Amino acid sequence: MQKSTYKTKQQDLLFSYLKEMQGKHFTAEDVRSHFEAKKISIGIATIYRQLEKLVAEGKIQKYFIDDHSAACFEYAGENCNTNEQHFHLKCELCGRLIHLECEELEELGGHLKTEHGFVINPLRTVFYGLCTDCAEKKENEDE
Amino acid sequence: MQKSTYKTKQQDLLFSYLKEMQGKHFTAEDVRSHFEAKKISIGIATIYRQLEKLVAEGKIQKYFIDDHSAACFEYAGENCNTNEQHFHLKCELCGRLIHLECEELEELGGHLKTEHGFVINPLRTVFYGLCTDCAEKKENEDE
DNA sequence: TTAGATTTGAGAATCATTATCAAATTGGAA
DNA sequence: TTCCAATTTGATAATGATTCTCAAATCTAA
Repeated sequence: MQKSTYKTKQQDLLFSYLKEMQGKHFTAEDVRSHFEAKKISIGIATIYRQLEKLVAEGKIQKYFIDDHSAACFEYAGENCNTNEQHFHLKCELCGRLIHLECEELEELGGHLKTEHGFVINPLRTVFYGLCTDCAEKKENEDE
Repeated sequence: MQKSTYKTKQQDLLFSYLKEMQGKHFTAEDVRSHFEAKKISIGIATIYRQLEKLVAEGKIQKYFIDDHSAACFEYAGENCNTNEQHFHLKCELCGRLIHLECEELEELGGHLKTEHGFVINPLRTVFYGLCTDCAEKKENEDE
């Protein structure tokens, strides 16, 4: 796999956006309209391409929050060690993203590997469900 | 919400397909081509409509396995307790989908709930990684 | 059989994303 | 600096799953 050596201003612009949005999620369209508002023109194809590249490099993560709507991306930050396997919980109701580092969760990887021969990729895997608050709300609703 | 009282042959056909495919995944397109092969014509709009209706009624389940590709549906069977949650493992290389029913995996739900207040939705959650075969292949490649 | 409600289906519309490919940009070499 | 080959860009077309539209077909009860 050839590593890219060319740096373009579009890539710099995108990275500045990432830093600005650190910890928040955004769509490709969010990126486009952000630069449109600043009268900076970046082709949507470039945005998708660069976002996918960053995903492949593990620098940003991609989530699907709503079933068939746009993908969400998120920049966790530079000092976020991707080798430190943490998992992501995504609340299906409020959209909150929870980073989870937990031994028991890490054991999950070991179990899947030894018992099922499956090597899990925590970067890609997102646990969907309800966060504490939303689960509570829902319980109250159901009463 | 008005309950449907009209029964059509399309609905019967779809149900017979469900029984045939019990425990397996299929897409709307799978349904269409199945009937096309049998020279039975059902409009794709009808297939989507009826599948969504069945999902709403809780009779079948809908999964999003690949990021933006077709939704997968699954009929667990009439006497299948939908509380018996199984998880899905998706191989990122060969695309194989593995159904996993495993106590330890079910414990995961309990752990997330009690320790992290998170109620996982196994319908939505897919574990990404490498299946046994692909993990082996990759190891050999990396040597 | 009739009527009124519901379902069907062909085809158009939607919409996020990807593919195409000529033009622009990049960075190293001359 | 200039030249060139490799790479990236971006306008636009294509894709593909799904939904919408609405007239025609079908259904159920009376």
